[in-house]
Amino acid sequence: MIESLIQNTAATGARKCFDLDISAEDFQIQDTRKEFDGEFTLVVFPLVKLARKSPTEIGQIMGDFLMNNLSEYLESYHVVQGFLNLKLKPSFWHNHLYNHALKPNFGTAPKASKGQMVVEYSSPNTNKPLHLGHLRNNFLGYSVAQILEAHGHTVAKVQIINDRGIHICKSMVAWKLFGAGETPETAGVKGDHLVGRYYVKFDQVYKSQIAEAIAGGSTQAEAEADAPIMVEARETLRLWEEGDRETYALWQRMNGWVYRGFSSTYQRMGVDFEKLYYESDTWLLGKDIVLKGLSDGHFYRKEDQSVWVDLTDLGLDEKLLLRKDGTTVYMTQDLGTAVLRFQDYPDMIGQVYTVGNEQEHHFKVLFAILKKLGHEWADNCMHLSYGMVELPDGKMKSREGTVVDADDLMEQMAQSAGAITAELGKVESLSDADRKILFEQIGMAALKYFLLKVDPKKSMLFNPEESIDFNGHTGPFIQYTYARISSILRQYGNSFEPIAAAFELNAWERNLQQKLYGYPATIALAASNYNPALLANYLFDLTKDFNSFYHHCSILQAENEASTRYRAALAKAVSQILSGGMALLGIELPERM
RNA sequence: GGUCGCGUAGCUCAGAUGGAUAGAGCAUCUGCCUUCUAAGCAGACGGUCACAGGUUCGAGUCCUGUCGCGAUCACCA
Repeated sequence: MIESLIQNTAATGARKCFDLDISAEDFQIQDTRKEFDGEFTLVVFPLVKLARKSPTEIGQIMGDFLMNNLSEYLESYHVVQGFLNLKLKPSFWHNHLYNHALKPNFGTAPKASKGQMVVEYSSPNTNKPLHLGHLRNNFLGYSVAQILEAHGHTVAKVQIINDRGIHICKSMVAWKLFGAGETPETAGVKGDHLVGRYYVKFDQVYKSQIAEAIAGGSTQAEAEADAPIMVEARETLRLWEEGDRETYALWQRMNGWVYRGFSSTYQRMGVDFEKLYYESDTWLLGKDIVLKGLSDGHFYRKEDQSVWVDLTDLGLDEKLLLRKDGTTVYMTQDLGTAVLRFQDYPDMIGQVYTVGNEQEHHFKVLFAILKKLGHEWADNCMHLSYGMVELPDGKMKSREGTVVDADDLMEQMAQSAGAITAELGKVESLSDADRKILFEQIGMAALKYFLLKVDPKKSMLFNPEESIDFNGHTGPFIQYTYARISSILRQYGNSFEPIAAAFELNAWERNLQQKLYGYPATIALAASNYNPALLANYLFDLTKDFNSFYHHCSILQAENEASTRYRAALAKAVSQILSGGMALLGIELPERM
């Protein structure tokens, strides 16, 4: 790393020139701003007070020292106020390009060098299809898993499917009452959508029964509790928990429809899972853990026999773990699945839970309890918390019908991609099949990039019209640039091997080199912050820089053969980073578009 | 009420570890297709970084307070 070399030399310089003992890390190196000459900048302000000299004077002295001691790398330096701008020799950049940036795995850490992580994402309920919020969840979770892997972790992608509980019973009841034996095949709809319809139907009937009862003199609470359809749903849940054959069979049948529907949605999203957990298998697991924790003295029992954990010493409150009748709650189940994952992945050093930010408190408590129980990996557990996706006219609410369905949206994106592409008249030469693939790639890129470019923790606005815009800061812009580079490389083939002739690098070439240099650091940063948006924004910047370069430094107009090859090599390196980086976001790049 | 998060251009968003004149995209306006893809490039316009204090060579960034928005503080999942 050239930065640490500069830092170390600067520390030596401070000692020799000013008799100051400053550690290398205290010297700040940053990228030189575009308007100045150079690639790296050493900030010398911190020395001003200690050395009692002017910033410019110190800059000169340090600049001279660095030039003398790093003559192999440095071409020149310029002092601007307290900033020492360093310009590196073309040979440094040549070396970086050919020996690092062009290597296939540039930017990624060696495989399995950092330990096993488990990344949970998606984790839907089985009573309705996936919506826009799930898209953000899935893209985030998938991307973080990819980024962690690139950073050297072994990663298992998992999800827990909430396949039991009152919600699915509601769909079951409505189907029994109003479905007349309808199946996805007879209805001609995806299974998850069909089950979702009955969930909506349940809610409609439930509401009208409540209204009716209130009109008949009941209170709101009575009406809600006594609505016949709700009574039946609760009875269905009771039967399910008892293991009633008929109820269980219907539950399996309807969940089966949903899973087939989900599976095609996931496939189109481009996400996958190593292992699926089902709540119906795991919801009782936590109980033993809690009882063990109770006998070990981590928890306590109240008079009514309910079991609690006291986390007031951590600034959290007391939390119920087992009801007085011994049944489990949400927290108990999550404890169970967390420990189960550890059994499934014994080398696990941590888990990532991709769950909305409304559950931040829940996960704080969960991790605190796991820690209390002595699980070391609890320290490496991370709630990948993300904000709501809001619509221009407010939040999505399933009951008010303002949800954006995932399947519909993906289809709409592909359609728009086709329409816009056709308008541009770009792909007349492609076959229908290739065109279909291309539109899908472009539409999905637009959607994924739109959802990933925003900092996960922030709530974001989804504007259906803007998301279909393929101009500007979008996925298709990056795809377009990649396709353009591919076209260049088709012409220049592999003629980018270096020629040992020295030539000056122009400002655009240096700028691009500097950007390439930052790629590994970007992946590392994105991995340690669990934040694909950092990578997304980097890739966009790189794309812009390349386009600028493309227009100003045409390969055709290069001064000599060495320069031509060098530029082709730069293009090659950019294309590798774009395809590698976008793959970490789950976005495909077409060779032509 | 307690806790956590957010507040940056008309709109959507970047601004890690405090650094140079706060950056992009969209929208509006001006130029550029005879050279490797114009889904592009170059430029103009647009800012009291919610507000007020503080810390220091330097604050959008750190600290304190105020205001606004959101989430959470369930024997729901």
